[in-house]
Amino acid sequence: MTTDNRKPTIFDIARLSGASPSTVSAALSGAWKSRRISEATVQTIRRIAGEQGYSTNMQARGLRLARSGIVGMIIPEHDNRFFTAMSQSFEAHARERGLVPVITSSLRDASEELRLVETLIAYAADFLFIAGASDPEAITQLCNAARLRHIFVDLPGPGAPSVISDNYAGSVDLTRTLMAGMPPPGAEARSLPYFIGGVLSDHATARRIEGFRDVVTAQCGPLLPDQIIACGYAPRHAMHAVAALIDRLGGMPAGLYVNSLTVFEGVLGHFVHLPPDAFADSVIGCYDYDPFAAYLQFPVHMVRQNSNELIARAYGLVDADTFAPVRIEVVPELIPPRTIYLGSRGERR
Amino acid sequence: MTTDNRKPTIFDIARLSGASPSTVSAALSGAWKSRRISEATVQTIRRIAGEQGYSTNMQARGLRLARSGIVGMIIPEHDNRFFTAMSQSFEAHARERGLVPVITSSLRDASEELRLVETLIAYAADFLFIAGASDPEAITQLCNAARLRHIFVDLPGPGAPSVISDNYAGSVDLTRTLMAGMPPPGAEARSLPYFIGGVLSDHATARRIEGFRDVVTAQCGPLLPDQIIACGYAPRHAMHAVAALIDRLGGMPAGLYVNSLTVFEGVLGHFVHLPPDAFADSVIGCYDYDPFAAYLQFPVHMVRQNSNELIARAYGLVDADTFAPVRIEVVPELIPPRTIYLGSRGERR
DNA sequence: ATGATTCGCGCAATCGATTGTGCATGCGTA
DNA sequence: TACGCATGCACAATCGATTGCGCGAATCAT
Repeated sequence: MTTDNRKPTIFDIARLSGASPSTVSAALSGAWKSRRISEATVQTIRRIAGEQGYSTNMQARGLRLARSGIVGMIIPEHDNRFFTAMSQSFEAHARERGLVPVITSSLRDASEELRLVETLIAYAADFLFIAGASDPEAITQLCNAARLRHIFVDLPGPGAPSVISDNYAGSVDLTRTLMAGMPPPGAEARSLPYFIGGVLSDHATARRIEGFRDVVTAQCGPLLPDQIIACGYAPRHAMHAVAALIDRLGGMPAGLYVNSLTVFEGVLGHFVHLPPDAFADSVIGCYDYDPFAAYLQFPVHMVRQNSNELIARAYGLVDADTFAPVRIEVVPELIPPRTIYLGSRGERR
Repeated sequence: MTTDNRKPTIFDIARLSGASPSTVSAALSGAWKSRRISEATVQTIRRIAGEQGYSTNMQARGLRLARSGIVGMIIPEHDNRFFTAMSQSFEAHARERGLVPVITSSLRDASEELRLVETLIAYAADFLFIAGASDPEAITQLCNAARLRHIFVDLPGPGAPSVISDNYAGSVDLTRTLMAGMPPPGAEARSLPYFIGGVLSDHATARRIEGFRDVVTAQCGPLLPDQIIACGYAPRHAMHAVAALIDRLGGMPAGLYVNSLTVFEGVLGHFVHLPPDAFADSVIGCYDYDPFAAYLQFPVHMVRQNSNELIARAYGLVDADTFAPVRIEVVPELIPPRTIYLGSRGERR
């Protein structure tokens, strides 16, 4: 141990090894070859550093290099298997590259989101992924001013590369499957499929609604105005919205398309108050996959976004140093009811 | 904008405002009162800083102060509602205190866990929570050497404060409830309750098994050796273990106690291959709560750990600057089947 | 044997913010 | 008038690591 009680620095190691701080730095940072430090010296320094429990002060290094080794990802919330799947992938890729992943949630609050971007700028993050961006333009503006490379995931932004799901295709698949399981819609409103959740202004919701609409209108003519209920993502709102819908219809609709897992949670919050046979004649689908949600009391068709691929493609752009506003779409997969995927937690596949 | 194309620093603001860097620093950091800077000067500096899009370089500040404003939490995995609930709480408390939360997952790998601790030390984290520690002693040793204050959550460690659930009480509750729903155990092994998942060496599993054993032995005598299957937490292992169990018993046991959500995922991975009525005569419980898991095909009794309270108590220790190895236990709550809690996402309650 | 390289390493500046200290003013008071 | 004190701010050191540059010694070439 060094005499004082703080963490050892390169100066301590220099003193103990008889070398100069710059030599220690070179030995420890890996730059020793290009700086022509002899391997013997490097070994000595490494040994002493190990004995002293030395570890690089990343703040000092970051200050000098104007980089931090930190890579950030902002997600709307942690409590959601779609986002956590991305989190695991994001971490795995970061570590593979020797970077430190920092994942943080905005709770879908646009101003909190911007504050997070500013924070990551202040810590000199090397690049930033934003999943489910609330205000992509503002984010791009902030990042550009700070020269922070950033990529949108899940929800696109016009000013930076965006890697998103093919929401239209996924939605068409899901809607078709729902309608295939329903009796041919008749005159009553209950016999129609309903779309619930999300916000109209967000790109994913908009595209999913397009898909829903195209399939439904092809089979039963124009949508009723209340067939699409964009009540946001908050479970509580979804709960009230679905309660109101069921109340209005006098029972469960023949088809229910739930736009996201958080919405589904809210829907379940109402379902628990219904009799067990209430869903017998309904076909239910959810955009996004959760292993437990795949095995509910009633069958649920789910769309599994390829979160691994979304993240992998985004890292691909980083590796290629491509930050022009391209848009990449990844096809999601329709999952039959009662299918359990054992998570490839953090594994890249 | 400043002439060059990098982020403005206090020197840029100083030049533009005619003040000195130290004055700018004081004005911007809030120390201006004690440094007797006139309010007019502060206003000017603030205005210019705003116009220039200035933001503090946290690496420089951190280097100088030997603090970073970062607070870390290590969790085993993101893909788990118990841990993500803690994540949301952890973030909320951190932001309330003006700190930057960094949550990262170890994938239950002890060496990765230690590497994460070292990383957080290198970035001068202000304190660290470790949830579900694999090797608490080694963590404490590292942290002590670096003078990093740390607290164990969920799984305790001997060398630092630990805030954990009262696993014994929760387990007793769950086991009692399971057995209350089962017919009185008879001679066949199938009529007994089984415990699956977790690792024997981890404190939570051990305590839960104690609770399970005490309740079961009180009602039907000593446990059979294979009544406890500590197959780890990996879903895939759990899947095989439960398949083997059902195979051995010639059907579902009368009671199944699933130790954690990841284990439950594995169990479901096998259940999907069973006929729908296979669970009709079984009572199933899971230690930990997930809203979707609460509404499966069969009723599930769940134990909801009070993750908000766990985190709140841990922050309480931080606020009180208490880092002696105390142990705090928080009582979990038994949740009846088909109960949906709409998440208080990130809200402190 | 001597000049030219190459080796191996140290010196000192630098990154951006914080902070102990000191230096002019301006004001009040005796 | 002159001394004392508060006010408002600037100077310069500091945190720990990186890096351009330079210098002495060893090796090589001629």
